[in-house]
Amino acid sequence: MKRRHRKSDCPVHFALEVFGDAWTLLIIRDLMFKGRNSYTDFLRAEEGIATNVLADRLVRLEEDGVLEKEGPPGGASTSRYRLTSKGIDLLPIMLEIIGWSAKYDPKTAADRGFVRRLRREPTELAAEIRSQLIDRRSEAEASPRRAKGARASSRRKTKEREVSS
Amino acid sequence: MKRRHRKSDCPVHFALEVFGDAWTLLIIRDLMFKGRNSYTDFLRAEEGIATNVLADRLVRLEEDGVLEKEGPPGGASTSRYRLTSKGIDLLPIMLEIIGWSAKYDPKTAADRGFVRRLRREPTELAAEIRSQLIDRRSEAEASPRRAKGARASSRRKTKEREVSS
DNA sequence: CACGTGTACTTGCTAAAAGCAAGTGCTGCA
DNA sequence: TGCAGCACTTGCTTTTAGCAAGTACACGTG
Repeated sequence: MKRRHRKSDCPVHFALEVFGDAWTLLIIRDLMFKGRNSYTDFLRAEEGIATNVLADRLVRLEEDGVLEKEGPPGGASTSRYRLTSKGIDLLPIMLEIIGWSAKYDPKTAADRGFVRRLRREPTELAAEIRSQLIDRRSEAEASPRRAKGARASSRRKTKEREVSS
Repeated sequence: MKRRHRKSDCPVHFALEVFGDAWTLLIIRDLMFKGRNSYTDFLRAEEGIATNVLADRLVRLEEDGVLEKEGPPGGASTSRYRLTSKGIDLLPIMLEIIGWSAKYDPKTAADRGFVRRLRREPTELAAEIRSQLIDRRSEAEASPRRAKGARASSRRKTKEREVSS
C-alpha cells in the first residue's frame, strides 16, 4: 500500500500519520495490555479487524519502528510481534486515553481498580507496566526461539501475562 | 453520514470511535493550541481538510459532546466552536502525543521551549493551558455575541491568544 | 509419505469514506 | 442592488475498508 505523504511537521499530525486510523491503536493495545502478539491473536480481538487491514497495519507499524517482527526465517510456524522502545513510549498516551474513556463512557469495560490506580498514582502505574513490557521484550530477545519446544514455559508465561485494564 | 456502531466496550475502542481518524484530532489541536475556532479557520490549517469532511467531523464532535457550536441563531455571519469540558479533558492525551512526536520526529515543528517544559513540569503546563481554555470558554459564554460590534475587543483577544506548541 | 491442521498471508469483489471542484443560500455592507 | 464572505451541500472520482475465499508453507500424525 502506498505511503501517504506528510502534509505538515506539526507533532499532532506526525502522530496521526502513525496511528491516525481506527485499527492501529487497537493492535498496540493488544500488545501492551492483552498479551496478544501474533497475527491470529490480533484477529481474535473482539472488534474483528479484517485480515488484509491487519497485514497492512503490521507492515506499516514495523516500517514506522513501533513494533518488530520476530519471524522464523523460513516463514513457517507462528511469528511474534513485540513493541520497540518507540512503541513502548506510546504507553502514556494509551493510559491517558483509557482514563478519558473511563470517565466519559458509562458502559466502559475498563477495570475499576485499574482506573482508580491510574487516577491516584499514574506515574507508578505507568512505570510498572513499562517495566513489564521491557522485561517481556528482553526475555523474548534472550530466547530467539530457534528450537521448537525450547523455553516453552517462558513462552506460556509471556502469553498469559495480561495487565488488567 | 451514518453512525458506526461500537464493537466493544474497550476504553481504547471507545476513544477511537470519537477521534480514531486522520482529521478529528487536528480540529481539536486547532481549538486547543492554535486559537482557531471557526469553519474557515479550520480550513486554513496547513493539512488542508476537505470541506465536506470538516462539516462531517464538526457535527460528529458536537454529537459526541466534545465541542459546542455557538451559532448566531439566524444562521448568519461567523459561528464559533469551542471545546466542552469533555473536549478540554483531551488535553493530557494531546500533550502526550506532542511529547511522543517531538521525541521521534527529527523534523518536528514542535516548539522546543514548550517541549522542554512539557518534559520538566508536565502537570504545571497542563494546568496552565487547561485554565486558559476554561477562561476562554466562560469568557465566550459571558458575551453571547448577539450584537454585532459588542465586545469586539474580547473577541480579538480570544482569537489571537495562541499557545506555542 | 500422503493428509489434515495451523499460521500468515494474498486476491477479488463490494461498500464506504475521503478528496476535489463547483455550486447554493444566507447576510451584512457599500 | 450588487458584491463579498461564511458555512455549507452536491456530484463525481479515487482511495480505503470489509468480507469471503484461496494460497503457500511447515509441522505432526497414521
